[in-house]
Amino acid sequence: MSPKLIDDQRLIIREQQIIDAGIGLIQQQGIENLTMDKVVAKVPFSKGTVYKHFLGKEDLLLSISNQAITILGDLFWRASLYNGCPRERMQLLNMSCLIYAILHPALFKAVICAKSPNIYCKSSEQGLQQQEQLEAKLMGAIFGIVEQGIASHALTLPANMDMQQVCFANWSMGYGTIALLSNEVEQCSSSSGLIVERELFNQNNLLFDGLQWAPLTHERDYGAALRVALQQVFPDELALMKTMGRELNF
Amino acid sequence: MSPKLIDDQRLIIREQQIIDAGIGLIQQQGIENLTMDKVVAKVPFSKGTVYKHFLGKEDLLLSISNQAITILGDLFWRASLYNGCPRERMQLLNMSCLIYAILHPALFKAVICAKSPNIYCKSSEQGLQQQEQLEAKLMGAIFGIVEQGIASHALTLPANMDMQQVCFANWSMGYGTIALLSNEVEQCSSSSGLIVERELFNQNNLLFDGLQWAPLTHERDYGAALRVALQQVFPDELALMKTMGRELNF
DNA sequence: CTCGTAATATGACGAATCGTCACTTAAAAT
DNA sequence: ATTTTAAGTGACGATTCGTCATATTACGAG
Repeated sequence: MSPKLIDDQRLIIREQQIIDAGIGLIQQQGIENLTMDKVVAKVPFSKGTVYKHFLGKEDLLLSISNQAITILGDLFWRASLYNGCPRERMQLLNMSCLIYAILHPALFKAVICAKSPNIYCKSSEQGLQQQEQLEAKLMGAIFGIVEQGIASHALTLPANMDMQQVCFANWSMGYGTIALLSNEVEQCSSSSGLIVERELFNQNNLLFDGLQWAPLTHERDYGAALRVALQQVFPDELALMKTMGRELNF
Repeated sequence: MSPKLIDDQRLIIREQQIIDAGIGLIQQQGIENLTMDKVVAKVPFSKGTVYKHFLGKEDLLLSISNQAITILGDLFWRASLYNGCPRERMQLLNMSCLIYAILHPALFKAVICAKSPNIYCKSSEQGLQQQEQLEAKLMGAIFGIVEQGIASHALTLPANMDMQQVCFANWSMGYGTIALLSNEVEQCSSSSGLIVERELFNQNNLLFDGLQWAPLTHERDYGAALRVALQQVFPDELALMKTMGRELNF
């Protein structure tokens, strides 16, 4: 009266296997060519089992996006621990987002895809909640830096803005920049004349100057500081990018 | 030796009919439920004819997005003609983008969707080129305001940024804000505590202050100025929003 | 050790959607 | 009237999806 029991551990491992298979496929063939049949073929389970875990292609893609956000969270975390002034750390954090987009274009595209109604309308409530939580965690890293900025009196909150709003301002600016230029993120030079890392760097400075976040741009060589920080916190990632023939020019 | 000739005019009209049918469908049933069969059923042409115009669902969606951008361009244009100082005009323009997202949520979502690889990877080169052109036109309205700001000495370009970069900074900030909060654009209050029009307004001010775009935020009541401008340039749109129970609180 | 049972897994199948192509239609030329 | 050929049609095969009847497996009871 107690048949095969599947412990949660196994379920989680299996779910991860399916997600990994999906990631492999989108890296090889692009998100637009992802099909459930291909995923099933790549995994030692049947279709029914896969559909036990995910509502469908869209739901799987959301889980892939969530996985991607998790990895991004690690980069954010590392950036937030850097031993520089808060404003530098924030700039490093924003740049880490771009590094991620360059190193894992398919995963980053998955994150952007998951923001489109096509995907989130067909996803499980659970996946969407997880997405919210993971994004909250990303925001957490940003939050911490802002907090330290305020604590150290380098930053004062503007009237009628709270910390969440400041964090969101930073996040949405970076998101907009990278998302709009994501077509060109992998190349170094772009048709539009815009260079994503340069625009990101500049817009960071504009936003932070708008916030009166000390030291201001004209008081400090943030370009040099950021190069040092990058080299210290993300040496492997930069090396990997270099083997791809891609360097950050800002 | 010259059978039925179809003049270009007819082709354009028909293409528009198909796009309109698509728009009707996404407004009724959401983008995620758009199918070519439904479009064909709504239109007095056969499937073959529809496929003469569009490579497929994705290509059609890109055309819908392009149509949406065209309409948005008109709002931008109207905003850019407002009789206020350049910085006010720019704020009005950015807010017009949000008005559009509120009044035409399906169309706005189509624009965001068209940025996702799922769509643009399956679209015609022609459609993508048109998208680029239309976006350039949007940028044109922004460009004009920046130009006037510089001409009137209210704004000075920062070192190592040209006008295109400043325009892009403005655009990407607005895009990021609205895209990230687009889930909640239709409601007045949001689960996250962030109010899209308020964040947009604040971030505008931060960016412009960062640019030292005079008059600075603390020198002028931009909230009041924007309310006046909105009432003058977009009275019908505001009234329509009011009937939807949606007002702008910033 | 064997059997019964119920949780789990399977993959064949029907449904939905896609996109094409062999055929029909009709306008212009002869 | 007949031919010619661009344009249009919609039935059809192909793909992908997601489900469900059936098979399998693990474990406890006998």
